[in-house]
Amino acid sequence: MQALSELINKNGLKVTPQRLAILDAIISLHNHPTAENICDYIKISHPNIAMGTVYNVLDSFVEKGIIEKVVTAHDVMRYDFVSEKHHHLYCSESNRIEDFYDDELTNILENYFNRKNIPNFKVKDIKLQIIGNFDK
Amino acid sequence: MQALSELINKNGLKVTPQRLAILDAIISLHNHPTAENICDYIKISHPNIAMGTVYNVLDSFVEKGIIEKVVTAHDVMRYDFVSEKHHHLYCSESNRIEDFYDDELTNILENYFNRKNIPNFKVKDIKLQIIGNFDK
DNA sequence: TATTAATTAAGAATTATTCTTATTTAGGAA
DNA sequence: TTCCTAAATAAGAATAATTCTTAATTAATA
Repeated sequence: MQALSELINKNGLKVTPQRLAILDAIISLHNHPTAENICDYIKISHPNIAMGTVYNVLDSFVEKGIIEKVVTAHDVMRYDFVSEKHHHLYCSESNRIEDFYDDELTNILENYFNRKNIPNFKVKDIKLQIIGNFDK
Repeated sequence: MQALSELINKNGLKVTPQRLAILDAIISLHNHPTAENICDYIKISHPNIAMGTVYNVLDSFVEKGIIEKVVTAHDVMRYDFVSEKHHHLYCSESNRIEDFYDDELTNILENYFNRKNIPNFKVKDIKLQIIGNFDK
């Protein structure tokens, strides 16, 4: 929690109980939660959190690069704590999204885009969506 | 248009003026349009097209693999005609999304995931989001 | 401790998408 | 060709995620 405070503070945001709880929720849930998942999770400790606050806080965290949006083919946004570089495994049969850490892959892509020059485009980030199925 | 009819028919869908117009719109616009972009575009020739129809038709095309959803960090879904394998350049400052065709990259990824075995996961498709800026 | 700008709660408003129902139509069968 | 039926569409109501508004609260600095 101390570390979370520092992270929030370091990014020029005031440390509030709501921000701490939301950041903690994203990390603890570690399943790329939706705003609603997060709200439900922290309602236990913060019974009168407002959805608007959750969205506000999420937006400010995204803007600071503390978390990032995980896009899906469904109509809900999901959120992920920004830690080591990784990609995502998307299950095509459920809403499950898992992290996929693979340094070799990250390096391959990094090298490729360092030497590749895309005309009229400056690359800032690469994200890989690996779509498939988890074994049952 | 003849080719579009065949494509629709080949996928077991009835050929209707709306379906033809929508498919033509996606191809002609070639900018990964939203349902609304498509609706606006075809309103000229089909003044009383319903948004519900656009969504229905898009869903059925996606299901048949004729088009695919292009996910974004915004809250609108965008659509893309399925042709050759390609990736997408996302502009972080605008809503522009461009196709990125690169056989070498496609091969690298294909090879990588053919030999890589991800525990408990069967890979079906790989999508790369290349985020950055277009030169001004 | 007082001040103030930033943050939050509450709930209304918006917007993309889905759903419902009645009407129309595509395409196969007679 | 005409008829028939399941499938497709139009219209608009309903839903759900997200944003906006406003007043009250609070974190952090002076």
